[in-house]
Amino acid sequence: MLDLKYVRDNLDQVAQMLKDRRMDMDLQQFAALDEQRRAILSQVESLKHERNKASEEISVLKRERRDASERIEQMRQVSQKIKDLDQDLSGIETRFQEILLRIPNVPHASVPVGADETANPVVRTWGEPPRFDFAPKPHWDVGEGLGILDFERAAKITGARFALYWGMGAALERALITFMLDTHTGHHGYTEVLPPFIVNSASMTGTGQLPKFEEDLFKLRGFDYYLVPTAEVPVTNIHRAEILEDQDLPRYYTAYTPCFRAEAGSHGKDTRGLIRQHQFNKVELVKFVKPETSYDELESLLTNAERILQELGLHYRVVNLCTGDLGFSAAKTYDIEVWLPGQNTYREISSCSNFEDFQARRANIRFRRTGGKKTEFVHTLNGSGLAVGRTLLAILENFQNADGTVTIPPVLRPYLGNQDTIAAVHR
RNA sequence: GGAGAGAUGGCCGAGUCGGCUGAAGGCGCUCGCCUGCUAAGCGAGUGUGGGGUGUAAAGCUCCACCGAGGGUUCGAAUCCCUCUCUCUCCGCCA
Repeated sequence: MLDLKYVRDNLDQVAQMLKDRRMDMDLQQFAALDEQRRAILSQVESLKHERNKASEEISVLKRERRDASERIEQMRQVSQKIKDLDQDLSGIETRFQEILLRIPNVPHASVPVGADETANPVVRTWGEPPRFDFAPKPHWDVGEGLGILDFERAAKITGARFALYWGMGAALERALITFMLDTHTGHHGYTEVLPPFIVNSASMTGTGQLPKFEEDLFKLRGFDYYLVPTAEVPVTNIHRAEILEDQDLPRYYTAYTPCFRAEAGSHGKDTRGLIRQHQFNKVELVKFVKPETSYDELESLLTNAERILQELGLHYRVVNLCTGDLGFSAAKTYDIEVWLPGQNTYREISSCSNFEDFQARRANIRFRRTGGKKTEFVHTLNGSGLAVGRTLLAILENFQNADGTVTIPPVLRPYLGNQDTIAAVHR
């Protein structure tokens, strides 16, 4: 959520921002409601002031055993008026908040203006694509050939866009989760947390999934509960409605969770393989920092995520998302895209964002500087470190051998009984 | 799932028959005084959000907030209803 005063005083800039993001919103209604809201507010507040004073008078009259019925009768009317105005106000307030909650974040100055992902500049590239003396297969062929990925049975158990992992497939997924968490806690200073995988609507609103993106979520029938679409939601909301102390910042958290996404509007896209699932595993990095450090913190968060790919030996590039591709809550986002030789393309494997105070304002996460009187909103950041399923498929595609086996990256071998290869097993 | 108890400021804790209670008292914290050091002592201060005023900060002023929402009333932390959460006992259970 943007600062109300900022929007009020910079309507033109906000309108331009919406244009840059290729969004269309009616800000006139916002301005009108804002004006109405303040007009009624000052009216109702002066009436309440009157009521408070009369209340004191009445109490004095009563104590002195004098007649207060005339004053009470007057106040009966004032009270009714207050009630009516309060009702008007809450109606306006609701509509006003609804609009404010649907205005996206303002992109940082370093974010290029552009229409879509084709306008995302490449920031850097790491490593080289592997060379093959045979035609590399897509991971679904590799995985099914090895008997470690089973999409048919997953469809039977649940439906489309779910996966069943067997044997070394399941073990590799688990090894990746542990390796990622160990790296972030052991080398990057993050504290591991294991949050609930189900959250309420207040948490979803805090990080920006609600109210705008309800159709992307799985909601539990009969509850105000949703399955988490990313660990960002429960982990960022750890500090919702809290005031942190200066020395509490920065805070770095890492969490493994499964992620559940309805993938509304993506029918026909990435229907094969592990790329786009309703359920996938992810290790997330979340930071709470002071405003003046948040862009440095974004760079280091990105570096932390990149290290996983570097240690695994996977070639990737980093892109800076342009205004048309930037997420709703983000001020700036870097995507890390891993090379997939089986599909001859780069695919997103991590998204690292600085939300500045956008989420903090929604979730009311503040801090107080030492000796300071005023509270300020923290800046929140998060990034995948990494998407586990996509990492697994990248390994299958990049380290496949001509005989159909897959070589296990050395850093993962200690987690897999020091095995160096995944060989085929009949299922 | 059944029965009961509770939710007040950073913490503990009081609020009688609804009426100067934003909220006693204590602890903590901040500043000042005192003091070989430490401790103790003395004095003052110590919530959040919003509106108005102010170039801004400060200040001044008004409104709201005693788990959340609604109701009764001239007036609610105090009465009523609904919900949420916490605790105790019983049952069930990974």
